[in-house]
Amino acid sequence: MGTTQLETVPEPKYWHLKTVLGEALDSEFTVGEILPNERELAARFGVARATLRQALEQLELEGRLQRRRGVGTTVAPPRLGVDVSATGAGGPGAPEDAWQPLDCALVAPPAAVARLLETGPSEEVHAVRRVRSTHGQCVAAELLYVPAASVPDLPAIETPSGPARARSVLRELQRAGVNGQDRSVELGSARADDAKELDRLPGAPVLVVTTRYLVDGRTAAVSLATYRADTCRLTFGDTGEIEISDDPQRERRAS
Amino acid sequence: MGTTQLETVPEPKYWHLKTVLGEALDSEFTVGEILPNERELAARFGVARATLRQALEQLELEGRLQRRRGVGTTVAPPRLGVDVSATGAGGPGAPEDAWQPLDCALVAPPAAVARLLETGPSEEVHAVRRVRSTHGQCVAAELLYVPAASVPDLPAIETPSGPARARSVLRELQRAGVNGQDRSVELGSARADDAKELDRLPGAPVLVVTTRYLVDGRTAAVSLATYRADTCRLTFGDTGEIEISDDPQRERRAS
DNA sequence: GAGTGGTCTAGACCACCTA
DNA sequence: AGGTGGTCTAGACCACTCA
Repeated sequence: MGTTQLETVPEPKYWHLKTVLGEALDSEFTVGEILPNERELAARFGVARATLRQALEQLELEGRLQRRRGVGTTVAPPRLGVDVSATGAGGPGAPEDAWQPLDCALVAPPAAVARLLETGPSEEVHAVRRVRSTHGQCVAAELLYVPAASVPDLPAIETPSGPARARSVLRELQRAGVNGQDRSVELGSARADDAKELDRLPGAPVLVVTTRYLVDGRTAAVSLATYRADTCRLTFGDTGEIEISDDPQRERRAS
Repeated sequence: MGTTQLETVPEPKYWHLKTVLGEALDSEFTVGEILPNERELAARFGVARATLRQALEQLELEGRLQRRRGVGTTVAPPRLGVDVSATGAGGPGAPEDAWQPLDCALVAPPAAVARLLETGPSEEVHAVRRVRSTHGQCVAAELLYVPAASVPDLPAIETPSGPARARSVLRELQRAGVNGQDRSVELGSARADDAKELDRLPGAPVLVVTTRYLVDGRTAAVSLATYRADTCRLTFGDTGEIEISDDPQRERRAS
């Protein structure tokens, strides 16, 4: 036992920092409050800025902080519970929670999607772009891939693209009689276009929800929806909305 | 339009690197193959090691790489589809996919769990620790919180802890007649103890599945299961198992 | 002991936002 | 224009694995 440290593994600095900062957030800060800037925090804790940033990154990943370039770092509100259960392709959705179709195009789907659709390697399909908003905030961007065979009655060429076309495709898919679906969730990083919709930088962590829409057991469409991982909690149950009833009005630091 | 760069935003180096490396992985590497070490890769691309690491980090987050200290960086296999739908507290589970109880203790649950359980602030509950293995690999670590009130017939003090005690609690919970559940999924980072079970470093990205087990509409237990985000894809549908049928035996570099 | 990835430093410059 | 977070560098040392 001479040279070996006895059972005390030296914790990385950034990990310890994260713990300390996390506790400070609980006790000394309120939601929305602005933290001191990174250079000052680093100096205050006696570490390099890169180390401090590593701790902040983790806290942001856990949804406890929100950082915006040119603005600052703020304390994040608790994650939004977003229902991802049975709301279908054009699901009803509460007034404050809705999908908004943006566009439509004919594209060759990515390989992973083509495999699920069981279409040929370079067969073009309709790609409907939608975004989902909850409580006035954009939380998800989606690409819905619909093979032409799934919407046989779609008018040929009314308008080649745009929201109207997107709505047509959705309507026809609905009419086809979707009667089943299965989903999977995995971690990903936002592509440039998704990042833009979600108001994040490219590469931001996202939860990718892949949905197969079934018509009589056959895959009629596939959707790739990317949810902001920092601000969202995906709920699946029927009574999923477990909101923490905090007093809505909290002290905010006067500026 | 004099000083502004005309529509060409300079892509960050690490982002471009990630793209290049990603394409190389698709075309020039096979699953399990070892990449050159970080210092050499950085030199080869003419960037600092930190920048190269930023690209590798992203690829690891997306499940395309696997890095292990002291060993090296390897090409990761496609993510495992792990079913997270209706397998109950002591669910049946396929032979190759099972939960294994490890331990049991009486603890005061974290605040978030206490809120879901609707127990008092410092009321102690049973905490059962389990790990889940699929295809011989540990993919998840779970803490199941069971209030004493939910398992009234639990023998008082047979053994205070250990796997046997854990199994008793699970059996009694099952007997209580769980008839509902709801789940939520969010991004988190592995705590030290979870990281150990999952063979990852603390702070590794995980998908946290929170499950409420219901008995006649009342919350009887709450489970926090952390799945390795790098290697797992959580599936929810009924026919969720969409496996890419690769040849199971692949060439691995001889050492 | 040699080689790997993980942590950390002290700087620099850039892109973005607000005023 | 000044301040913020985001990117990048060139080094150093540490913890771990394996032969």
